[in-house]
Amino acid sequence: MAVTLREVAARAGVSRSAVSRTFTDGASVSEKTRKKVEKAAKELGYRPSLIARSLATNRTKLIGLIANNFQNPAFLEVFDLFTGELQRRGFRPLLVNLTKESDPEKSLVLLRQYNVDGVILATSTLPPSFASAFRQADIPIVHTFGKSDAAADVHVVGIDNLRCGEMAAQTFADRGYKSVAVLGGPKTATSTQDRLAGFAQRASELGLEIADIRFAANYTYAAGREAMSGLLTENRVEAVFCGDDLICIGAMDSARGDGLSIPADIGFLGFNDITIASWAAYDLTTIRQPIRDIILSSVELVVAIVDDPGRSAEVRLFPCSIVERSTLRPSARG
Amino acid sequence: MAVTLREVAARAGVSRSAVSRTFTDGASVSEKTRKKVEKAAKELGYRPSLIARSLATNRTKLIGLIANNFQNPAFLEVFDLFTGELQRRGFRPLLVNLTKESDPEKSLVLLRQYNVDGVILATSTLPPSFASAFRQADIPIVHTFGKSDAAADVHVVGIDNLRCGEMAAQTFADRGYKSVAVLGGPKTATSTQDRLAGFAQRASELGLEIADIRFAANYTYAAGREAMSGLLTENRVEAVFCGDDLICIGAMDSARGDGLSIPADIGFLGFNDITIASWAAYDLTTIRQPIRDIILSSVELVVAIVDDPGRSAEVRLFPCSIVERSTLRPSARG
DNA sequence: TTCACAACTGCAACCGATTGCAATATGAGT
DNA sequence: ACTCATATTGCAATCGGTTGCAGTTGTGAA
Repeated sequence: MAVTLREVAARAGVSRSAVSRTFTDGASVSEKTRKKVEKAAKELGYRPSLIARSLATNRTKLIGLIANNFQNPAFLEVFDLFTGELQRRGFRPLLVNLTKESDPEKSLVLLRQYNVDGVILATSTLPPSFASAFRQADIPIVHTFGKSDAAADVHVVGIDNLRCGEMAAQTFADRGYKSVAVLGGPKTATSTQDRLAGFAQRASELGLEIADIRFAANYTYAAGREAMSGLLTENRVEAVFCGDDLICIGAMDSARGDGLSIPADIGFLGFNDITIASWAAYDLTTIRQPIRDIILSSVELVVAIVDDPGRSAEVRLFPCSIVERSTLRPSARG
Repeated sequence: MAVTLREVAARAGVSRSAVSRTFTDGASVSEKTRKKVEKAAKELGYRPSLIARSLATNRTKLIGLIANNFQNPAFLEVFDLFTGELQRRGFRPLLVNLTKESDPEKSLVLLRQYNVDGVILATSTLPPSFASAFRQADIPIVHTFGKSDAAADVHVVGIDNLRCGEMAAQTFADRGYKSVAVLGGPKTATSTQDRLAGFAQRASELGLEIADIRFAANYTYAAGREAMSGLLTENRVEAVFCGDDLICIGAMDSARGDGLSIPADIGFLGFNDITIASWAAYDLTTIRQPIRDIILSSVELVVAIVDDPGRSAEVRLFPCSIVERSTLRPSARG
């Protein structure tokens, strides 16, 4: 067994409280006893048990990290940033992999049992109601990549998908495209719906025709490829607005498989700007989500809520930007 | 605050022990009291606190998952499988992101403080000594993708990198290649060293010349691309054996950038068989690591060790296989 | 009916910390 | 040296469970 408070106290010749206090900052201990305790602790190799501390303080320093997208490379960066930033702030991520349909409620129960201090829900494919279930259970939650919803009253960090959709429409119009298709992510994802709405709205303002609308089953190459091949058999379009880079890359390969060249025969606009988008074989023009800002802000927010659970719901939206590469023809204006 | 044992006991009219026992299986409770307790628990929405239970039982059901590769998409699958399998078995992953050099010792301290039941070290770039530090601290560890080392006496699950190197050499020879280059992963990784050793050994037996040996700085596209461009300026080789698919893809793009066509001008053999390897733009011939088997076995092993810490170190090596695609010329024998 | 034995139950100590409170020590001011 | 305010300290209760032990209850066999 590990060394405990008791043993350190005994060796240092002080009470257990004294030991506890030297290990919690802000507590009142004289320099003299602190030194004694630190010496004893070092000799014994003592480290406070976070489990015991959690029980006593009702704080675990654990943040539940819920994700359901383990196919898209974009999520590697997400994980990297989340774990890195959380541990930098002295918290640990407890990862929950939401695969099956039945998992959502279970995850709530589980995270509650572990008494996590807060939860980050990192997905755009779950409804605001799921996040608000946590809020009702009085556990602080931030919905990253989520959709704000007045009724749900939940903290959201992400992008303004409506505006991004508009930006996409504008991008096509600027380059002289007249008729394009939309190849969105999963149909039920709020991000997909919002981008589509923004896109359609602006497209109609600009006189841009939407020749076809399809949805990939999930955020994968295969799904993108498949949806695109369906699209190609029924329509010839000038360009495609994809809901995700990975989907877009699948779509590009499908088009190339049909002998189409990019951007001469067909243009593509992606979403996210994942690393792969910059690879020579694709060199994808895409809309960049500032993932790093979003994640850092999410972590900062969740930590803040932990300290002040009463805070009213906040929505933090970051601006996206277009990354020019070579899958669309050049801008008429630029 | 959450509902506690006490309240359930009060409402059910039994002792706290009785409640505790109905929630721990294998304990002795009569059907009658169990029913009473379950009824009360349901009415109150009671869930046992895992924190408190951990403190009392000295078991947390937490498994530390240490990784240091958040760039390579191969790791998404690794995370997916690990988290999925762990939670299937009633454990939770506590993710540790090893970025800086200083982190290793810290991670030991941290995981110890959280009193994790076991640790999975999922990396090939850390030495056996790191894993054995955990063993010395009496915390069960499995080194996944690790190297077995008699001195370290640590459980290892992975592949036989020596044999894989040999397999690669044989593959080139079968296809009539006479002179190839090796473009390994990070030089200090044990996997890199072992594969290289196996490759060199078999190459010399087969009369296959190794024209050049390079190492990518890490498992990324950029590193592969950069290492390859250095190689190309100094040598013309018939084919390249890469230490990882992502590195290989970077290398291919570098070669294509030089106007070389694959496999006519230069051949490539990858390692891992990540999803991207099957994409049309690359269609990479590669050596497949049975990731799924490795992960499931790792989890099974770590759970087994938790129950029986005395077990002597075991090494589980899974066979690799070659996945034929189009980046090598066809086999002379095939 | 009686007895032995097994099944069940509750008591109370314990896991390893934190923390309010009262007691004591310290130090400044006079 | 004497107050009094302030800083330190230790006691003991507490967080929410588990579990060894002893006592109680119930069962079947004699």
